[in-house]
Amino acid sequence: MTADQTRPMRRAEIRRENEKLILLAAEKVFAEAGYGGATMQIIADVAGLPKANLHYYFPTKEELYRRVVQDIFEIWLHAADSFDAAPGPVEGIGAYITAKMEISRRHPYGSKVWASEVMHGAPVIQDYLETTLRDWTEGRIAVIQRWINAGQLAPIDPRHLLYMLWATTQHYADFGHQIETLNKGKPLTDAQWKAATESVKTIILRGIGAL
Amino acid sequence: MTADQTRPMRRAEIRRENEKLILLAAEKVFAEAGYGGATMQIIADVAGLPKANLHYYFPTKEELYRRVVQDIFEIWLHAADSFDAAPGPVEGIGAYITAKMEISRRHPYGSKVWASEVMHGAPVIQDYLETTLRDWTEGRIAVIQRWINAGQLAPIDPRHLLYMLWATTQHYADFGHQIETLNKGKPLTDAQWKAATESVKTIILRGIGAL
DNA sequence: ATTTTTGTTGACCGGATGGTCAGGTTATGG
DNA sequence: CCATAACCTGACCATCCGGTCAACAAAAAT
Repeated sequence: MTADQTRPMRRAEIRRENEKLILLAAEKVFAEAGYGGATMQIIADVAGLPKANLHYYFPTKEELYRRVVQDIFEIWLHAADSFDAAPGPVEGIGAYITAKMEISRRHPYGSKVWASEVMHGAPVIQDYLETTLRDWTEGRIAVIQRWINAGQLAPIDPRHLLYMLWATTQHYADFGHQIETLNKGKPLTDAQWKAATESVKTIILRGIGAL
Repeated sequence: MTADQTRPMRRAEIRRENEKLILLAAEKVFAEAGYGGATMQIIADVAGLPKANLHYYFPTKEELYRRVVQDIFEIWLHAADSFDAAPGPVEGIGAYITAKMEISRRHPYGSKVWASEVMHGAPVIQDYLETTLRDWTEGRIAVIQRWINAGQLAPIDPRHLLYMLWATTQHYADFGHQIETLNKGKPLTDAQWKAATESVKTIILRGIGAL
């Protein structure tokens, strides 16, 4: 019976690992229970750590929540990379839909936390909405408007197109439970996710006269 | 100085009025704070009643919440009346979009409570999802499929069309705060709501080949 | 080897929250 | 007018939750 071979962890390593563990657990619990319904004790249990340890890394529940929301916002924004540097609307918007559907599938908890945050009046990321998101939105609107002016799109309102893109893609995460229930109680399969993405793409791209 | 002329209220009247008052306050508070974040005290304050009075009409917080969610579900379903008895997809789906956008505008709190309930796994209305909603959905899918077979619609997946209708319309309520922020911090005007409804209608109806 | 810094944790605390209850007031039926 | 039933509410209670802390363990620095 050999002794435990695990070498002592480095400090930085411990920090990184535990923070990751806590943030992952927090994302899940906040998504499933809401901010008010989530308790530090439950998050600690999910993370497999004593509650006091959570407060060592994140002083308060609010600060922990803030980190979770900020991390999600990053992912949210980075999905926009697909939008840029696209030759035309079919590629740009198509890629954006693909990226956002992928996020809905890979980060359903994050999407729900984000939705919850916004629904409750964005108490912690209001400033981001007014700065980063607003700038981002104006930028995309300009791109879409250029496509319209070039005759590549029907003369729709770019703003409402963006809302529709957000709504339809995030719906598959935020209302995933409802969709699963209507799918005989089973999660969507790979093929069904692909079909969903194609449906969204087809209807929207045709709807804006890009096809 | 004449005496107070208000005639004594009838019992039934009192009940109806107070329940309405409480349910309205509860809807608002649950929407803004979530189930866990809402407190009976705050709901009581908003309703303008002592907390103990709430417990007289609704024994527990959970039961009060249940009533709020059920009431919303009713409204949700009744919007479907627009769908039926329509000669074709343009009228049927068009009217449905109009009805749901109207609901998003008139009952933003209700929509948020509903979204929250589903996001948290539908703890109180799971049975409704599996029965009433499932039946309703199957019925509409059949109608849409008939339109497709008749060549009135492109061959899209009716299920994903429904999801898109729900997502896009409810987005204007659930993410109303975000939309308002992106609208220079001001609520949408009458004209903007009309434009939003038209945008959604145009893109979707063209997207499914109904125009 | 010793000290110092960083990480770990059970036990504890004050405040808030859902819910109760006893004693009141007001309508209604006889 | 009386009795009963429905309605109202301030005060109270048990529980739970976020957060603290003191004492300890492990790694790093000296």
